[in-house]
Amino acid sequence: MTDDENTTTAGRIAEAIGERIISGELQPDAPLRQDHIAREFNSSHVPVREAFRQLQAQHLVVAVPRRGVRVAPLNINSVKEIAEMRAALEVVALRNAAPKLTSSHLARIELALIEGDTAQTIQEFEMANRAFHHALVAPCAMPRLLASLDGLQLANSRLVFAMARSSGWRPRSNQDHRLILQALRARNVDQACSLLARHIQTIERLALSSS
Amino acid sequence: MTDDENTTTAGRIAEAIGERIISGELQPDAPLRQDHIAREFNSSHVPVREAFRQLQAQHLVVAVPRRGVRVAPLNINSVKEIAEMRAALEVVALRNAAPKLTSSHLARIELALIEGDTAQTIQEFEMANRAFHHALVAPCAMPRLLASLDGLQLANSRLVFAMARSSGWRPRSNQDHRLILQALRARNVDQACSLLARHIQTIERLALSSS
DNA sequence: TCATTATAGATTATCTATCATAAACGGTTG
DNA sequence: CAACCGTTTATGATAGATAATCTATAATGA
Repeated sequence: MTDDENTTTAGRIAEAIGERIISGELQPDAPLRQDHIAREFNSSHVPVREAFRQLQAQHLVVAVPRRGVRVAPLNINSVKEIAEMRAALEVVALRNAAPKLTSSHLARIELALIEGDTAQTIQEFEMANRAFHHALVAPCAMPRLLASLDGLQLANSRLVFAMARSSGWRPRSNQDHRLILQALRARNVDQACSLLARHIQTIERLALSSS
Repeated sequence: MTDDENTTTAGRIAEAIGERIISGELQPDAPLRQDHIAREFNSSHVPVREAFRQLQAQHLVVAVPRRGVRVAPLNINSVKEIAEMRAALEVVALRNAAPKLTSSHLARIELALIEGDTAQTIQEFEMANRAFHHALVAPCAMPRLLASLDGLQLANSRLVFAMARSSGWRPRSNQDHRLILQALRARNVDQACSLLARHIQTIERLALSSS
């Protein structure tokens, strides 16, 4: 999904722990003890510490010196923050990606859309959702922007899973997605951008109202 | 400047190396050997590796497994990318900060403006520039957004120092800053936001035309 | 008595030192 | 050009030291 092979031990550990945090298997504020994790992954504490730094940069854990690392807390304000950041950045990315969109890109976007339609579990739906938004902006070829958006998408997924767990809330956004694809096919970039911004803000509003 | 005391060895190393990269003392693509750095800071290689991960997250170095770490390259495309990201995110931050701006906030913004006027070296000017933009958005109280903007400001400073070094280019933006402060004093948030966005894009255009 | 403080022991993070392994680089030679 | 070899280097393991934190118990004072 992400991209790199993660040939290094620290990278593998960071990915595994990160998935647990996003899925909700690791609860907010849960302490992460480096020696336990090292034992679990048959490694020493050195790669674990490196993995912690990586997760810290993704805002998935918080570290306080001499007191170790905990799963980052989940507060309601971050829903709004992440939505606003995503709305602003995805529009920039889409505006830069749109002129470079080929028919094969459009096909990939539509594929993610269909996968969202046929998704049975919320995990499958969220994976398709990530794939859609990623395919939408990937052609912009702005690596730093794409990395930021990947991080925001992961944080967003974490919030979605947490809300699904606590209140059975389930996002429905494929109709929005379909309209965005339609606007792009019609080469109407302005409309696609405004639909995208509205779409992301709508998700935020739904999430906040259901809490 | 940043905020934390950096009581940990890895944090100190990351900060020191980061400053060298931003100032241009460490050239793009220069290899960073962990054992050399460990000797320099009287530490072992373990904290150095943690510092590398932190710098990697800031996009100041690139790491390829089994081949170590190098100073991140400086390419002309990243000027545009960083400017577009900053313009989009700073506007979001300012819009959220504006309603919370007190007179003491405004005084702090003006202080940074004056420091920019009296700056003698480009280092002083850039420090005042960072202080201005930071003071402008800090009251928004969105930690993730502020962290992103800090990273983008650092990347921007690195570009400024590199261009000052290669072509004697020197940014002049205090007039823009003054107009933004004026609009905020008049409680004209929309105008302040549009001035800010235009300001950041103008810097990008100047930079690209002088290269 | 009850609440607060002090203290001792266990746990844990942080870092050092040394070693082992493997990959990459540089040169030489077939 | 390609195969080989030694050096350098990244990566990780292991053992141990230090210091900070936590916990539980004991002591003190109101």
